[in-house]
Amino acid sequence: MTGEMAIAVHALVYLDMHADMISSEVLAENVCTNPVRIRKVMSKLKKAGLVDSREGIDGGYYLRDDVKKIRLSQVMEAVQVEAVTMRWHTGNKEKDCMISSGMAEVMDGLCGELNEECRKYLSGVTISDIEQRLRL
Amino acid sequence: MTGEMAIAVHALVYLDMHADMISSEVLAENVCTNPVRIRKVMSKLKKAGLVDSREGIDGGYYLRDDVKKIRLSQVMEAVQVEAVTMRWHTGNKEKDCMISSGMAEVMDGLCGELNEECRKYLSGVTISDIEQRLRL
DNA sequence: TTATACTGTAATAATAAATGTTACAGTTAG
DNA sequence: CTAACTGTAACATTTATTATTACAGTATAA
Repeated sequence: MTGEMAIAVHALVYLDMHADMISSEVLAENVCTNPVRIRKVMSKLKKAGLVDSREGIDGGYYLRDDVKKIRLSQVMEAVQVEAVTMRWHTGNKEKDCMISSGMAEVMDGLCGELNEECRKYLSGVTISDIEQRLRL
Repeated sequence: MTGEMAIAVHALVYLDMHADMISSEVLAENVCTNPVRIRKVMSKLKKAGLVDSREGIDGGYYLRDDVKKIRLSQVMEAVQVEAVTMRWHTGNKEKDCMISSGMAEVMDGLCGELNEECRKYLSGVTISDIEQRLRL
């Protein structure tokens, strides 16, 4: 799971707990990264309809939806991040060996199934659940 | 999920489908990587009791357990790989802000829960299930 | 109408993680 | 005692992720 997911969740919690318009610079300071990265993530959240933004002076980001309704599975989808990835594959499709030629696809399929399990689990966790966990 | 998991599964399937002693060089050729990496992974599988090895001439690796009994959750544990990882953290523990100081731990906790979901799922998949998938 | 403080995004640099290579000590069979 | 292995450490290379720089576009207010 890439850092963009963590940034998205962090930013959504921050926006909910502050209510006014928040700039990428303020978010970057709290998240501990640079404003450009924040803007890239927020841009995806905006495209997914979870937040809105205003350009220009006193601009920034603000929540669109009630945070209780935002599920982490939606956030994952918005930032286009997969929980389980396989960036390296074994074997070789061209080889005349059932194992070597087929293993990559089988492992990719398995990762897909794991991702679906994660998606299901994350659909049961909302941003306000995360806020609750922060308070404990 | 790192490539070591894929190598481990690939090698276990290969060993099961060949029955005799297999060298790291032969495995590396089929997996498409180098023998040293294979040996590192096999060494972990050996420590976990899933395979055994013989050094010296005509040495190599062979299965210890019936492949039908080997569950992918065991393989994961043997190679010490987690399905879901978070290598980058948002916020800063030292900050005087509940969100910034607590988010890293909350996200780590969430990853732990996702890993547990994956572990449960993988405990329902054996090496011989993977062989079955290869045949289709 | 112009200066200022933002977002949006592309291009590039730096860093971190994963994979590959080289080297060599230890083991076993013949 | 030689050949063909495993086991492991040290180091090099590659790839993925994160950070920086730069600048066009936009809203606000003086």
